Amino acid sequence: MTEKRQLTPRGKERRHQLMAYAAARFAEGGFHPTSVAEIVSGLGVGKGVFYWYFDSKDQLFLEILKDAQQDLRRAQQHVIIDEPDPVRRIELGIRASMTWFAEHRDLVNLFQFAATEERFAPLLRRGQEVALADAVKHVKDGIVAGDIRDGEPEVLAHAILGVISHLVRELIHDRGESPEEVADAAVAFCLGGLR
Amino acid sequence: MTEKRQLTPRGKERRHQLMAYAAARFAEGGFHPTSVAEIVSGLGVGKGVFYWYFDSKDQLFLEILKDAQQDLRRAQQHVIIDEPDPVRRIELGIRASMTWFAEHRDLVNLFQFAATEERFAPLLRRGQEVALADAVKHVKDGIVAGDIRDGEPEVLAHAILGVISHLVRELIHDRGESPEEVADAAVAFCLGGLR
DNA sequence: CCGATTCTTGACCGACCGGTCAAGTCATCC
DNA sequence: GGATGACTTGACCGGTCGGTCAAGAATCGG
Repeated sequence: MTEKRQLTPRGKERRHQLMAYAAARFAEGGFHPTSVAEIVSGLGVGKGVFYWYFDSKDQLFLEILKDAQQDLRRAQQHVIIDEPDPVRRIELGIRASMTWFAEHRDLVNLFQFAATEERFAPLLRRGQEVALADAVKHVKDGIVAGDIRDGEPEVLAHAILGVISHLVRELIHDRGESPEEVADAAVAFCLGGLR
Repeated sequence: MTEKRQLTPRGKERRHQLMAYAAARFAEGGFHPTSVAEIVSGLGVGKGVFYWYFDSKDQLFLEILKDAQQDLRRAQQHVIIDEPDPVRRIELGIRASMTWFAEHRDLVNLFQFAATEERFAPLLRRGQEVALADAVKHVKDGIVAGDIRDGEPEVLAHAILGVISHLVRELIHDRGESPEEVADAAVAFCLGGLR
C-alpha cells in the first residue's frame, strides 16, 4: 500500500470492513493491546490483507480518525447551514454532535486515546481547532447581536465543547442515555452560561 | 513486591521517585510506548529496582492514578470545608481543581489515557463518581436554596465537570494559561448555566 | 565483626508484536 | 485460454517487551 493504489469496488469494501472492525476493536480493547494479528484473524483473513490496504497500524488509526472527524463536521455543518441566528446555530450544533456520537460510540474512546499519544494528537488537534473556530464564530456573532454576554469567545467556545464531550462520554457513551434528552440539558446549560 | 513489604524511609523515597518519574514519562510518551527499561535507565538504576517496589507496570500505573485522585479530592475538600453556601462551594471546587491540575499537568494525560483501557477505567470511574457525588450534593443544596434552577442535578454536575476537565486540558495543560483566569471564566460560565 | 534484612544489579527468558514476502488464487478483458 | 493485475495467504523475521532471578552491595541492630 505504498503510495495510492488502484482499488476495485471489492477492494474498497474490504478497506471499509477493516477500518470498521479495527475501530471497534481499538475502542473495546485499546489501540496498543489490539494486535494486527487479532484484527485479521477476527475477520478471518490473512495478515497480508491488512498490509495490502494500509502501510502500518498507525496509518490505519490515523485514517479512522480523519474519516471520523470529517464525518462529524459534515453532520454539524449540514444542520446549521440554513440557520441565521447564532445562538440557534450553537444549539443545533450541540444537538447534531450528540446524535452523531450516539451513532458512533466507538469513536468516543478513539478520540480520547488519540489525545494521549504525540503521533496522533496533532491530527486530533487540527480537527478540534476547526470545531473551535466554528463555535468561536457563532459566539462572536452572538455577542455582536447582544444575545451573549461579553467575554472571551475562545474560552466560552471551549466551555461548550467541554460540556458536549463530557456529557457524550459519561451519559451517552457509558450510560447509553438518549441523545435528545442529554442535548436538551446541554443546551440549557450552555445557553445559560453564555447569557 | 508480592504482598505488602516493609519499606525503610530510603525505600519509600525510591518508590516516590519511581512513581513521579514514571508518571512524567507516561504523560510525555504514553503508557504503552514507555517501557520499564526506559524508566529505570532514565533513573540510572537496574530493572530489578522497579520490580522490587512494584508487582508490574500495570500496578504502578494504578497506584499513580489512585494517589492522584486522592490528592485532588483532598485539595477540593480542604478548600470548601468551611463554606456553607452551596453555590460558593461549587465555585471554590472549580478553582481548587484548576490550580491543582495546573500544578500536576502530567496527570491530565494519565487520566485521559486511563479512561481508554478497560483495566484502568474502573479505578478512574470510581474516583469520578466520588467527584460527581460531591458536585451533585452541592447542586441539590443550591436548588433547595433557590439559587439554582430546577433540573436534573446529575446532568448539571456532569456539565460542570465537563467544563473543568476540558478547560484544564485545552487552556491550562496545552496552552499554559493561568489557572486563576481560566477559573474565572469557568465559574462565570457554570454559574450562568446553573441559574 | 556478624548475621539478617533491605535493596540493587543486569544478563537472561519466553512471548508476542509489527511488518515482509514468495507464492498462489481470482476476476477480468482481449 | 492466456495474460494481466488485483487480491490473499501464512510462515517467517528481527526486535522489543514485561518480567525473573542468582548473585552481590549496603545498612543496621546486637
